[in-house]
Amino acid sequence: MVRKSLPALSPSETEILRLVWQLDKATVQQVCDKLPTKRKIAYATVQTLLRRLEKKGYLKHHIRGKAHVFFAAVKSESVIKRSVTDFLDRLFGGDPIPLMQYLAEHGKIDTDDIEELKRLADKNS
Amino acid sequence: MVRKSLPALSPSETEILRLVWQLDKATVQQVCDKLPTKRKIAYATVQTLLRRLEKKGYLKHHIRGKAHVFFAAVKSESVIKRSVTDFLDRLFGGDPIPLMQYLAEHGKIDTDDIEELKRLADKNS
DNA sequence: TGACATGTTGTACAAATGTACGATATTTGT
DNA sequence: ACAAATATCGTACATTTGTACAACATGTCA
Repeated sequence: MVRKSLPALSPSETEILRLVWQLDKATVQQVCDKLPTKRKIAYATVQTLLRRLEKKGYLKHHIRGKAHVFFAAVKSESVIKRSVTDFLDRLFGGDPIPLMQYLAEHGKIDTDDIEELKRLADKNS
Repeated sequence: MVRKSLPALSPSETEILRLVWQLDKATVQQVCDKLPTKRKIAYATVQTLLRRLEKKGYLKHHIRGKAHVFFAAVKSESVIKRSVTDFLDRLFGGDPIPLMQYLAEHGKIDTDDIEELKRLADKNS
């Protein structure tokens, strides 16, 4: 089993890939519709990003009517793992604590969330 | 007060900027020495990255002997804020919970860490 | 069945990124 | 005061990234 690690994802590619996961399966149009309103980006651009994602091995597609329906070729977990690790390395030298602190301090998570996390962490030790 | 938002940081630039924060002040050489052993990258490359960071406004420098001593021109908090926000948006659509979960599930943080975070979050609500 | 709407394909292209060499300038140790 | 060591500066350059148009193909509905 050749575990070929796929080419790196660019930020925009990551953004699009996430939407495909979210939609499970999606045409170019559907991905476009799912874009945050703030994010103004042409259909053709989304298309290019999807094409690149497929070429890189993150997506596959089958045909429905005349349209391509894209779907993930890799588990989101693996991509998340790589992305988070890289991000953590770059910005915090690999130490997750400062990141957690940032999130906690900025009210992005609340006490209940943390309770839930505690349960997860406990189960994991 | 013109709040000029600085140009985006590339991944490599982020990596280098972090080292400068860590060192507080640093010459090219010192940054090189601080690089993880795994990260094989030429002195000249680090130099270019530092130059670009300065041009973008993230660093300044003064001279010591013949060497440039670089130091941060922006608070790490502000960069971290932007970086984390962008990262969260791209990979999780802005929702921090899945990220926390990932960290919790992968044993990157333990129960004690979480206790500490809980205290932070409480103070913040 | 033919025009229209909607897709895909090929291609483009400027800017950013990662990486680094060669030439030149400047300390410093002797 | 020189040479060796060490820096910077200017520059380069192949890729990747972000963004998108024009041309061509194909379902679809009246």
